[in-house]
Amino acid sequence: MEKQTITIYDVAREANVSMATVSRVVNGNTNVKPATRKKVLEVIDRLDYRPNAVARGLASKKTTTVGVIIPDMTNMFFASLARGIDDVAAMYKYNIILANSDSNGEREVQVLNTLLTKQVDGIIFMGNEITPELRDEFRRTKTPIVLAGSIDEENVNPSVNIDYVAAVQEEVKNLIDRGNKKIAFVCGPLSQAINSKYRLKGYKEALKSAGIPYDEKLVFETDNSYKSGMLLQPALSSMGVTAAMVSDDELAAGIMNGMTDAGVKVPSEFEVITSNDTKIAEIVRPKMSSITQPLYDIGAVAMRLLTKLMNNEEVTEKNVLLPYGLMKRDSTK
Amino acid sequence: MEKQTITIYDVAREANVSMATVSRVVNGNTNVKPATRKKVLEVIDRLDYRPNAVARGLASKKTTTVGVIIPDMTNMFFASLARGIDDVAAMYKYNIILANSDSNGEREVQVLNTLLTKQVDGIIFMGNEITPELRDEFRRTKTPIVLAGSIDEENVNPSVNIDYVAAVQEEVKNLIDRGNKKIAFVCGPLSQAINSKYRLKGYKEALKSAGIPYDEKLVFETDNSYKSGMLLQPALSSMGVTAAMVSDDELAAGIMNGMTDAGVKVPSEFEVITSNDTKIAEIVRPKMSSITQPLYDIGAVAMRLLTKLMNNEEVTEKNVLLPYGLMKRDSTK
DNA sequence: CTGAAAGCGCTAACAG
DNA sequence: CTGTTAGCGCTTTCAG
Repeated sequence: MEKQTITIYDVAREANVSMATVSRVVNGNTNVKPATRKKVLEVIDRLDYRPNAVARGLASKKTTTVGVIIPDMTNMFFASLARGIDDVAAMYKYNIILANSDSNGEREVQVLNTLLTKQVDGIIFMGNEITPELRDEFRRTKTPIVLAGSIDEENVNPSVNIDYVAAVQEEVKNLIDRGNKKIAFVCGPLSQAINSKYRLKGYKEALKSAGIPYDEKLVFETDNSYKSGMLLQPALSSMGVTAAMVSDDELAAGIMNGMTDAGVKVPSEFEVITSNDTKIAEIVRPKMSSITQPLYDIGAVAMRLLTKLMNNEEVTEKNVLLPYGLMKRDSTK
Repeated sequence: MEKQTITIYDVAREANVSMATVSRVVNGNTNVKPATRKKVLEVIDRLDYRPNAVARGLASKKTTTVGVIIPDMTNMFFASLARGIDDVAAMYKYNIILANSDSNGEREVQVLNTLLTKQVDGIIFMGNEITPELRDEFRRTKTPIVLAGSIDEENVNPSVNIDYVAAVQEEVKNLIDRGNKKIAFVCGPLSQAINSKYRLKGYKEALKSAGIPYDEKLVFETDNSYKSGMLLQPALSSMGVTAAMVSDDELAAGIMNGMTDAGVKVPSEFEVITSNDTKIAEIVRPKMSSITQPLYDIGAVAMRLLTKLMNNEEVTEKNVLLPYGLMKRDSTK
């Protein structure tokens, strides 16, 4: 009644060879006489033998699975990266264990540890922030870890990103060049380096170059949700801003819809630029202008990088910056 | 230089007990004297011992990981289900191996097999269609499989869904009651049972009850993409339809934007109802009326069901239908 | 309550 | 080119 697992031993017996030989043909080792290989293959087929990856993992110390820590797979931005990760992983015969962390530091540490316990060959981390505790854990393990679309201030781990500072700076400069004097900067938690140390920096530099004084009151810190964006309209309007640089597409969509609902015309009275160029930017009306990021590629390149690390290959470029772009749509003049 | 893995054996030696005892305390077995437990726990802590899940999996034949096959994690509908799956999985100490299939039958079979190879304890399948080959594979394995938000015409596997027929029927009836005579039915491939055997059936039944003859020309088969929706406007307009029942949110958003761009007023001249109530329905303007599905819950319940199956618990309801709703927004009168 | 011992199914030297 | 032999790190009877 029990699952009658057939093992490498059964195949060996039926084929009159040793386990080692079966193992060799299963693993594509070339040192097997064609005739023997054929015979073994036949038996494998006849018995419908399937290697047990767990046993293999124990013996070889390789599981061909990588862990992927993601804040929320329901967030288009991260989902897009993850898709790139999975595709490249599949290409290299890896599977991914996907774990949502909700950007919760404790949960991230916990997830990391269970991933390590499961002996993943490598890990890709996506997150808005790397807590000191998490960084400690990163340092403790020998398992390669690469960051995808995520900032580590201390830059110890390999990573794949775009140049957030330059991208924001460029967009804000354009806003200024079109005559905007009061430009809001709306972003997620400033506790996250990507917002405070990168995007905000780009914003400030653009202002500085244009000789516009930085006004803290034009910085709106919120969470990256649609609803928060919707609720921001009164605050934005009361400050008299004529444009906003926003760190997240859902947030930006909320802001835009909130303004529109309040009778503010986009883009003639209010311009908005978003940052991630997910599907949402194109679906809303007016379509949103955005920094374009090669989302899929960020994930794909990160996974590719990880394969090299897992393979102990030489890696020349540890912190990859992929090119970004600026997509002009209908939410800007 | 090598990773100095410390094993259960090291702990046993340091604590002056046997491996068996260490194993017991690690696994929370109650038959251990408190003093012994304490001593072992101390050593575990001091040595920073972490059980190797692979070895454990080999010995116990349980991996505490489940496989999740998903068409595309970048699709909000499936991503939402998957989120529910992962949360419940985490609750029960499982991890998920997530694999994208692109709804490709061959790929699905292949993925299923590598999942089985990895000895997952169970599988959740999401897909628009179950090919005969895939169904064969399902039948061959003893590993429990449950379908989430996915139709199997032959109903052999446990599943969690909503009543698509009734939901569509109800929405179309409302459309008819508001005076619409020519109602388009727009969906993904009719080769998929969920479209042809369920949704379309609901559409037909609603027409029938109202005494409206079924017109094949009002059925538009496409893929579930935003772009396809955008391109449908001329065809829709030329047929003189005043409303559409759509099977997917991105598709519906495309249709709505396409109509709007062509100068057709929604909802006064054209009503549209979508089916999945993802974030997109709320973000577009006008907001789309939709069948509401408890997306997260479908995944969550499916995973919960799977835990029971993996545990050999009695399952009374094999094919679960969760309640759906109708959300009136601004794309309908 | 605890220990000894036998595997789980496979890989990886090492011989030959 | 192929077989032998150890394990990989842990769980699980079976005794005691």
